[in-house]
Amino acid sequence: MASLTAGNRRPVRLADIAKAAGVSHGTASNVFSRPEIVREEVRDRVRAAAEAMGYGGPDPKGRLLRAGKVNAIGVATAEPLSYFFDDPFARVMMAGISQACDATGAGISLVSAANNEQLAWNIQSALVDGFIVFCIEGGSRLVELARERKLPFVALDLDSEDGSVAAIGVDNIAGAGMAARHLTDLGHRRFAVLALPFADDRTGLVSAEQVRQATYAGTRDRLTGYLRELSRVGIDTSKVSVYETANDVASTKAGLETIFASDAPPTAILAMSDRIALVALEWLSARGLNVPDDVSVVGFDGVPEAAVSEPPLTTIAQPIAEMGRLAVRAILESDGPVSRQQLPVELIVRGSSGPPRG
Amino acid sequence: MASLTAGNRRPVRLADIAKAAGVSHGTASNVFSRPEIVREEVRDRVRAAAEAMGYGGPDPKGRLLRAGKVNAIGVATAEPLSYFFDDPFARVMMAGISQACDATGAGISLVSAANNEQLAWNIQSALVDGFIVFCIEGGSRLVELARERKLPFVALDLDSEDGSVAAIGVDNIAGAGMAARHLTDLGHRRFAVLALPFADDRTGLVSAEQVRQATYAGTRDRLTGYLRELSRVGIDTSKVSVYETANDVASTKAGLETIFASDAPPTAILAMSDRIALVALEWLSARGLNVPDDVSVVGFDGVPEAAVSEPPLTTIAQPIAEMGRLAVRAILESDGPVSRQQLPVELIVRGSSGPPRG
DNA sequence: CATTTTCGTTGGATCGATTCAAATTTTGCT
DNA sequence: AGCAAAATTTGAATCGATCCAACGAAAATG
Repeated sequence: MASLTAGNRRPVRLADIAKAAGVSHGTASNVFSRPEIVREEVRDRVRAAAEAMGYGGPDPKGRLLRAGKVNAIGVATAEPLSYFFDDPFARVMMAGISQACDATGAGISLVSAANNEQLAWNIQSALVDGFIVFCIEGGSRLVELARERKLPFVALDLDSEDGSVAAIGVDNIAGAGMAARHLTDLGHRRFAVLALPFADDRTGLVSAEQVRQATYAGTRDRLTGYLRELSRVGIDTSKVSVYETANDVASTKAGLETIFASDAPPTAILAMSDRIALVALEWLSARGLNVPDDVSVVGFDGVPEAAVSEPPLTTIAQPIAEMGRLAVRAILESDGPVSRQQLPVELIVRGSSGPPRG
Repeated sequence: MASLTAGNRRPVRLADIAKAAGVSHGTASNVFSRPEIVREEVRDRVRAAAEAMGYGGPDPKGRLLRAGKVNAIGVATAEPLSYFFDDPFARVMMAGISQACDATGAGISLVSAANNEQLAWNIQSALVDGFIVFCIEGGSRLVELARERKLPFVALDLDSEDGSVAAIGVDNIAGAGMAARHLTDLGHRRFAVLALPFADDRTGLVSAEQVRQATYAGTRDRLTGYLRELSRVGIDTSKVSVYETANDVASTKAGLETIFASDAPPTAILAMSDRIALVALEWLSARGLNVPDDVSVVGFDGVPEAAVSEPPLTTIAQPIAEMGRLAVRAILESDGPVSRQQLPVELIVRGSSGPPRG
């Protein structure tokens, strides 16, 4: 049978049933939005007319224009839509966002697009009261687009130096420092870093110059945190390999190959995301290296998967869900000054880190 | 700093900048929607005015009303919003939906609500071109609400006998039959069933009478499929315990306790969802029972987690993502007859099933 | 019975854009 | 210059509701 929603077309508006019921459109509107102020007899007549004509209730499109508020927040990313359901970090974040939205009755609109033009259009035409912007790759462009909409928006996990952007994030330098400190305390002296992207579309060992020109301040800050802590115990940080990955399996494995091709391989790996760290765990195990006896690994993020890996991953946990909740609140109550917030991170020690051999 | 989106208020409309630039609103509109038909000089003038007045581009609220199409589909469920990001089945489904939406540039609006009133309102006021309804608990109410909107909608995983509802699902009877058949072929003769809900807010062993009065036809069909196949090999199905769970950890464990309290415990468990099956695996292992030597377990759904459990789970895989994709297409091309579709299921044999001991 | 109140209803204004036929200006050609 | 064709611009109509001041009728009050 056909989609059964369509008699033919549906040009049946509130005005139509008002006419059919012999009342003004004002009254007809009241029947639906404030039935208590309409006389019962009239109310029933209008409802009967609506029923008879197959009226589906006041069209939100019309209401919206008058009301002004959509009661939904947009969550935007430059990744494909499925990112929200696949990526562990995104999922925890979305859970936090969901919770805050549920509490206030707001809806969630997922906004994304593969190509840039589509993305621009989608952001420009999203029916939302504000945006939460997921800043992964292409973050700055997203922020730019969101800002153009002149709607409240909050950037998540972005450490742009642009102070005019409201952002919720963590202290990457301090967090990375905690990770490095944990490993130096255990006695490690030979390190390698598996980094998130410093710039778009590039992977491989990075030079100091490339770090200086990083597009992604968050990545740079984490590296700063690592290296600062390492130099405190006298390690020559110029000898620490920093391999830039795309936060995916392939580039991470390539990085590990590179790093372990050295004749003085590291005893400890600092991974800038749990995702990278988990790939490393797998790669090391396949390679026959024991974690943590041969190599220690410390991640960053604190996604749930990190707790159940083999071995469980030591990591710097961000309050991911809380960040999501805060972002929603910042948008819905976007009257007061929201500005940038930094939430605390926490070192969670699990099985993937231990003293170096010997 | 303040939310920086608000100079004060934003009463700056297209008409305002039209006036400022000294053109009609028709022309001003064209500058944004079809810039190529406006003379360059005028175009620049209007754009300059927009820039100067802090105009954020044509408000989609206004455009929407005129255009009629929202270009977004709503995904509705009676669970809290976080369900979409937590539940493995939902996540795979959403991945399929995402993919189809990405391909067509449509957005996704998540619609849900804890309490029923809020849910009704949210559905009535959702700005979408159609609904995909996740029919878990409270499915019939959801379908009812969606239907009242008179928008195209598709029910997922619903086996209501109501033929007037467009639905996409699988042949539950046949699928369950395959699961049972697999186990009887292996030689099993003592079974227990861990069922999904037959009705709301109830768990425990179910009677034939309760099955007959089931609210959820899908659950009933799966049970029918199981039992029919079992009786084919001469098993007295009246002796098979059927424990109704809430598809969560607590009720599943309670069911297992009950089932294994018997003096003739089953050698095989038919679980109506992978989620239930995975809990069973864990419980059995904690109880010191070996899977599959002591007890075989077969799930239903084919979620990714089932492939990596210990042991990997034998299950009846539904084409979950494909169902999501089809649902989106059914809504976006809701001209032709969509009606109900049944997709094939597949038995995937993994480590959780084997011949009974002895 | 005259006068307030109260209750329900009406219809115009408004939300912010897009569309399109008609009016106007430019351009192209002879 | 004169005129047709092409390119731009205009302004009214429309999308589908909600809001609200004003109004008429019924009920309460003096």
